[in-house]
Amino acid sequence: MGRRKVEIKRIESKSSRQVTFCKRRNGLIEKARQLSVLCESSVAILMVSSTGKLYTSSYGDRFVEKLWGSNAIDQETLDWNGCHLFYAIFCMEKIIKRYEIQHADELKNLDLEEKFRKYLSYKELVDIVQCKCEEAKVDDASVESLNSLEEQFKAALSVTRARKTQLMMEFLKNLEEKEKLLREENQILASQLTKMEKKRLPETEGEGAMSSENSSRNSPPETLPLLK
Amino acid sequence: MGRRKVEIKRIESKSSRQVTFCKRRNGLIEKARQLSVLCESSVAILMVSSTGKLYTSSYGDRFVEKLWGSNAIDQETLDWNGCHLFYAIFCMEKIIKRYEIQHADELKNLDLEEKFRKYLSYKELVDIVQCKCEEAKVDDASVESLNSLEEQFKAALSVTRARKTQLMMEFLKNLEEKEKLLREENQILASQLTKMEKKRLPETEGEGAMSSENSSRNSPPETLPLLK
DNA sequence: ACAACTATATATAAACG
DNA sequence: TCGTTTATATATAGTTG
Repeated sequence: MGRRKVEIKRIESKSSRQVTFCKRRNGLIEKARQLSVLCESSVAILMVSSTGKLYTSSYGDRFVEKLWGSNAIDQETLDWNGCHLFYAIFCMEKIIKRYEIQHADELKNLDLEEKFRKYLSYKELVDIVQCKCEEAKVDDASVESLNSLEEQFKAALSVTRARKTQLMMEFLKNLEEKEKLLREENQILASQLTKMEKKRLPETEGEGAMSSENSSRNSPPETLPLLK
Repeated sequence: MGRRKVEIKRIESKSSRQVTFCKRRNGLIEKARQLSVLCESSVAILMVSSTGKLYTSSYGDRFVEKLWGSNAIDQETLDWNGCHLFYAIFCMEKIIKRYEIQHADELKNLDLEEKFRKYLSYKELVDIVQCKCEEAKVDDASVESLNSLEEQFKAALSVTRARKTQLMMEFLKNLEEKEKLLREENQILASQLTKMEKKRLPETEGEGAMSSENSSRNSPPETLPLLK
């Protein structure tokens, strides 16, 4: 794809490695965009260069919305997809984790609240709590330091609480929405059954009577506990 | 890059869209691998196709290790990178979130505890920290209370977590059970509709044809997203 | 649906400014 | 260290089996 064919192995020269990274990175991002647009799909890319810079791009996630529930997938595939999702998160987290470690110094300087909100782990939070406790202890546990400790906690954690609550609400809202949809489907199905029965009744006698009896025993929405 | 130049816009034909997705997806993954090897960098890709399948690949994160602390980067860049990291996580989360929503049915079958561990940990911790801060204050900041603060944290956390998890599990189990019942009702209704249609079809001609068209437009369970 | 095959469009390595 | 150019390698659209 250039003047020469290049072997796919580490480029030794630092400068040309950086040049190549820049070119190919742009190429990759453009390809991702095209894939997203052409095929109506979502694509996200995370890159960490050898100089430790992070690059990301993300395209097309709005399209996934339209496809809600549009596909039937067999159980095996679904199970695999479920596992794969966690694997994906695991991979992303791994890269992000390394980035965090590599850039620990800088990330420390960022707004603490921002950290709490976004992704500070439980363990990190405990460390901070302990550290703050140590500080307070050294201070000979003055009331002042404890007061400020509490304030700090509250400030940082109220943000966290808001976000957590939000996440839980979203999660539950999903379940409830699904329930509503099922309910609506039930009603549509039930009314269709009723309509068909009405049309059917005057047409046949012996056989018809039986089948109408059948369905009236099973189908009326009134007999279904959850439709009320 | 093929026999014809293609405009970068949604491919209308579903089949050729899928074919293109498959080809370009493989191309993108290969490009990512090459970038990772050539430039000693980490690359992760997340894709969700228009049929809702998730594809991921991740290369080269072992290389980042070698570079630990090897680069000095000016403060401005670091700040930007820090923000960018959060943005990246946000993007990934967005795609993952949509995937979770789209595949809510399947994901529900996955380990619920795993989910709750993620969803609940922050809020639990918040409650405990605030509670403990209150206690310490009331205790008039004795050194003893500070010493035991950590232990109390741990004990209270495990109790709270267990209880919260239990409550949430019960609540969700309820919702899930209700959903299952609704689903079963839907299936019964759908099968009754199908049965009635079958019996109905051979009986009439002009009117029958129309009504069958009508019902096939409205009634088949296949068109109802949540029945699958 | 899936693979193999070209003809052609694109990406990019090296050169240059 | 950049952007631009150009020769060439690669990716892939359409086709075929």
